[in-house]
Amino acid sequence: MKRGDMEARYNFKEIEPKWQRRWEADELYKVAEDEGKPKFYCLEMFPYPSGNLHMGHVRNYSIGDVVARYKRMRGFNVLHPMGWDAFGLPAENAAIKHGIHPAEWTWNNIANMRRQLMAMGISYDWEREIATCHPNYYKWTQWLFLQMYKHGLAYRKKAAVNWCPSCATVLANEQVVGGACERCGTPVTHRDLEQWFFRITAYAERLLQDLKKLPGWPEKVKVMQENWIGRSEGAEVVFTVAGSGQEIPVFTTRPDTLFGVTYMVLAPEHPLVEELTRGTPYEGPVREFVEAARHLSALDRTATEKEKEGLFIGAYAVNPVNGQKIPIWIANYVLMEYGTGAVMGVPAHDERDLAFARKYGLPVKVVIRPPEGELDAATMAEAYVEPGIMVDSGPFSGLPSEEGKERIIRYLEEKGIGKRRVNYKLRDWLISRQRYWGAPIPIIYCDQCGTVPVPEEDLPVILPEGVEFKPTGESPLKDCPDFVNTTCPACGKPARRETDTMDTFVCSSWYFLRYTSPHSREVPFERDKVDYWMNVDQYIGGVEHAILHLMYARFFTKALYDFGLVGVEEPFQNLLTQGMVLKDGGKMSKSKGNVVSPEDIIERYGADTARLFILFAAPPERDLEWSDHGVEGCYRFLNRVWRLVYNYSGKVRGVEAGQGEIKLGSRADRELYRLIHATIKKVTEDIEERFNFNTAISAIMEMVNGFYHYQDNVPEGEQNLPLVKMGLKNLVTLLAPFAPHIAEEMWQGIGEEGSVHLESWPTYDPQALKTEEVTIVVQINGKVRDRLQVPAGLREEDLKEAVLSRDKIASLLSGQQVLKVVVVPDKLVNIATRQGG
RNA sequence: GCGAGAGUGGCGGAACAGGCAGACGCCCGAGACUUAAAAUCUCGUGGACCGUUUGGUCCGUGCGGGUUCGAGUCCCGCCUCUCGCACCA
Repeated sequence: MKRGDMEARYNFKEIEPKWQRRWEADELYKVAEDEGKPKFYCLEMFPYPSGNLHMGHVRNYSIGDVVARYKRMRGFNVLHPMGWDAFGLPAENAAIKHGIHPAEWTWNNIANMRRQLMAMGISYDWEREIATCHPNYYKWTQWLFLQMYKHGLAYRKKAAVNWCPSCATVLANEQVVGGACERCGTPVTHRDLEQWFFRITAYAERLLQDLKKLPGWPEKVKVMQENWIGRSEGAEVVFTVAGSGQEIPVFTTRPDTLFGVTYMVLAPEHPLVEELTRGTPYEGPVREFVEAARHLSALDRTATEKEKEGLFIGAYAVNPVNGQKIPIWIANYVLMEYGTGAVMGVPAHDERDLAFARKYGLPVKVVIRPPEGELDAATMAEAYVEPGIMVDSGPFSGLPSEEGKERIIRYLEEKGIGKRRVNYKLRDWLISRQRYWGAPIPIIYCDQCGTVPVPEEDLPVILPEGVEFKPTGESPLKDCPDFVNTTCPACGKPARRETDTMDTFVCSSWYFLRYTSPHSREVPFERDKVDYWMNVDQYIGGVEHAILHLMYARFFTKALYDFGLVGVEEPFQNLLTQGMVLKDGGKMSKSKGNVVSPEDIIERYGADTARLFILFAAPPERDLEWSDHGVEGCYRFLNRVWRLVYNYSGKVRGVEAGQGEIKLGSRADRELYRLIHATIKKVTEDIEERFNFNTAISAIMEMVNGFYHYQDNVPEGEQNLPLVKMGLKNLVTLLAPFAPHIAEEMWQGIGEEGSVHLESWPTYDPQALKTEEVTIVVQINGKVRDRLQVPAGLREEDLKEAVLSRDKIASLLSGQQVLKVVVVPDKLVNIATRQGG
């Protein structure tokens, strides 16, 4: 049974692979720079090649493909690439567990996932595919590291790393869950090692400020980054140790409370702690306290309401503004990494300080009083943290505290005992990983010359293949003499290579640039190409990367801008964070046994159905509840579209669908015509303005329903074939970004040439949307009481007249006094009444 | 605790600018086709009530107030859930 080229039955198993092959052979999605067209860079976060696509990927890439295909049809030159975030821990775990080499494991996974992605029919330019574990890629990751080093943005210092005593290995931050080892649950401790860092803190202010330049980002993500950067304004005040005069700078956001300081607290790790207690009776207990704090610090972080523990260390500090002597304590809640590692205690005006002071019987001194009322230091149960009037503060007494802040800062600067300071929570980015499966850090250590960067012409520093994976706690590269032993590029003497590899987030911080010239052997990316394509017009991915990946990529882009390598300061113009795919109200998980495999769905219903369902079930930003019945419904819908097109395919082949000059004889014709144009409008706006693919698809469903209505109710001889043809063309075109294979097949089925994906996106005729008649709702006191049909555009007075003259309304109004009549033309009339009159 | 978002039928979700609440889909029900079933098609489907039918009345968007001719939508006060941050001086 054939009609034209179309089979009676929708056979996705045949048509999907067929069109995928055709697209590839025709290089339909291959793209090059073209100054004649506006460009559009559409990017989805590239996946870690875990081995199999999951529903989150399907969602991510289906959303991206709608955008890419739509923009292409709108005449944009669209870059839509895909690649692999291919370095990382699971590859090594697989090596330890199954004895398979990480490289082999990774490349196998990539091959499988590429096959799965291709089966989804996503419109990628596969010639631009990249994998971060390929030497041609990580050569440039290393090169970029060297640029960072050259510009002083990469440096080495001693730092604590996460250490699992049971596995005897170093852990990445992502492997520490709730202060314990992800694999064995043993509490994680810290070890001090020499580590490489990127100086992201140098960009803290710009990373914060430039968030304002990103109106196309979700507010949520920007707020998360803002919190992460954690800017706070205040002052650094230099206290001195009583007697010795050693300086202890503290950071405070409340310089106005400086006269209320009654004690000082140092972080247990503060270098002065040992110095001040050495040889005193306090030495022993303090050391014990410090040891305990260090030990606990990993778990400490996650404890919700940790009791504040402190200890007096036997020394005193001098408050520089009033010369007062105050005791120095150490406490577990003071962090060495933030500020200066020392805090001034103002119990009257800080919640924590008050709790601490009350617990240890430290004095409380009020220096800010509320605009009305007094505070009693002895009895106050809550710290007064609001602004107020300064009291008991020497020359500053009587000032409003906000003004006092400024005045005290100026005073500190004049006297040289402090200065204005802005502080950030953001820390430098530790990029060293004591791991094998990553890009080697291109550094050589020479006994004579010290730390020497690998010369650029020697890149890449190849990751050697023959290594053993033992849980020694050090990079497996350490046991690979051929790798470690080298000669110093500066003096030629024997030297050792750095054996740590880079955090995988380094690799993913610049991959969007590489896509613009993925095969270049001379440079990481060609300047003219990167200038043509950047920045990414639409970036799409999970919100779990809201901070790390997105912040690092922004940092890289800014640094590369400063190095003169790129012309943009922000990588991603617009960001869409998609919600999770849930099942039974929760995450799909192996332990629950409710994982739905994309491959199974594609096998049973085809890629078009899978894509359609996942786009239809919820708007992209919201979480999506997976429903097998829902998938079934989408499959039914595609079959329904297929049958409609099939029924007409023989009749409309060869019929010209001249958009403008279609004769609309009957009312049914006019209704269908209107429906077609209303659908074009709705679908266009839903995609363009709001990414509401769910409502766009429901509009297409309504169009199909309307089409069936026409088919079933207009006698065959009276059906307007040019109109039908025009409608079917539009229907197929509108469906193309969502269900690309079936659209292509139907396009051919109605006798059209070429690929539907090369067609222009349809435009609607605003005239067509105007109806001749409109339904007016009549309300009395806000309740719907009647409806009437009137010609569209009826004037207010006429409409009012028409409504009030209706028998039904008149009878409803009898015995009522009309207070007011509100008329909304073409929509509604509301009559406000009162009993009686 | 702080910040962000969300609460609408049996379910997923619509309602874009304050104007017919529940589009579209699922589930469920009835009918058509069929020897039968599946598939498909058509119709119905928020709740309560009234009416012999056409139809009609009342209630209804987490809760309580308010503004308005009119509130899912705006304002005030609460409740619940999700996510993120959480001793940051």
